[in-house]
Amino acid sequence: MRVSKEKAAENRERILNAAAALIRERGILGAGVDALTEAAGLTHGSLYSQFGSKDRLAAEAFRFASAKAAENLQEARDLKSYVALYLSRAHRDAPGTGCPLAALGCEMPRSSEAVKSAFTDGLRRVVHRISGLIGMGPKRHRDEQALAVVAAMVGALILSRAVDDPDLAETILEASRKSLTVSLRD
Amino acid sequence: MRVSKEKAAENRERILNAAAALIRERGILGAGVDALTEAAGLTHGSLYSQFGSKDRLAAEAFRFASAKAAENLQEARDLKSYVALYLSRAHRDAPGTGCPLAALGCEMPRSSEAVKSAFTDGLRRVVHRISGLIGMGPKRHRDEQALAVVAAMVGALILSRAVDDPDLAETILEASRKSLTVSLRD
DNA sequence: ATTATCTATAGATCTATAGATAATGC
DNA sequence: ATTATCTATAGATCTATAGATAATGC
Repeated sequence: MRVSKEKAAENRERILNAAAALIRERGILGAGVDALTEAAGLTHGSLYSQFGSKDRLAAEAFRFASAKAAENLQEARDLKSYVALYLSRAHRDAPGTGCPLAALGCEMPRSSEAVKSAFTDGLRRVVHRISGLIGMGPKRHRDEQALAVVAAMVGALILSRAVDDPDLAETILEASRKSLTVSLRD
Repeated sequence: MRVSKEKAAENRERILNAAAALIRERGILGAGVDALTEAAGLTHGSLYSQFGSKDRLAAEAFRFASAKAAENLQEARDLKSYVALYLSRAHRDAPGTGCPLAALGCEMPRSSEAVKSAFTDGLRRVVHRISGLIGMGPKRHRDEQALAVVAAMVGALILSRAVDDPDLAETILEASRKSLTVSLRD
């Protein structure tokens, strides 16, 4: 059952889209080839004609997720509102559309070079964005501060998603929001 | 082939010990029943007689890992040296004996209640320790600060392990060490 | 003729259970 | 008699490949 070029391109996009959500929700290891393609309304064979392997899809899906997540945070005009958006309940409760660094960070040491490369590029992108929002001081210094800010935000989001006590989960977000906005006011 | 009570207890301890390292290195999903028991010199059947299920072993192994990791950081006498130890290259390069929060945080949303409960207890333990090292101010305020510090450290360790560029990995640790010791000097 | 997709299946690996084994501990 | 461990195996699931299918695009 061959399909038109346009339809094939659309199918590819649908797999990518579904995969970007699924790997963030279940992890790369936890998202099987069957689930990835079924979520796009295709059978698992189509993954191999479109991407060649699960790993190549995972790497592309990670980049796709990075781009989309960056878009979602574009509206932030200053560091404080960026942090507020990133460390919001809404972001925490929607890992499938949220920051892939927080969703998949722990899996990276066991991931392929292609996936790790996508991760590293994604991190650099976020650091660049935050660095621009810091505004003051020499670039080198801003980049370093930005790195620490990103690490703090990623850690807080991961912990807030991980604990089984909703009150504690809330306190984690709040404490990190406070800590970040206080330490960066100067 | 039955075995003495003492030998059985020792076998249990060996599985627990091996599992605590393996799940931190490969993730809970990535550490199979075969690998877990083989690392202890037994066949996979022994896991079921000792723990009943892989998940119950995982929860116990997580608690075991928390206790051991806390011991490794006991020598820190002040916040600065605690942060220096936690955000050291040695810690980053030894996930199998390091902080289980950083090794397994991203897996928690997909883990069982028993494992999440072990994780939450582990986090509370670290927060309590850090809070004690902060020293100044009312307990509530110190606990909040401690939560933010732990989140920042966990995030930095995860990111430093995740990126494919050793220089960037180094800069992440350094930037977060600086940021934490500066913001907590007052 | 080319090719995107599906179907069937290979081969590996996963968790778990049942029953045999053999030594302990009563 | 009890029980910790092993062996064999069930049944599910995993990634990947081969070959068939059928419509596109030349």
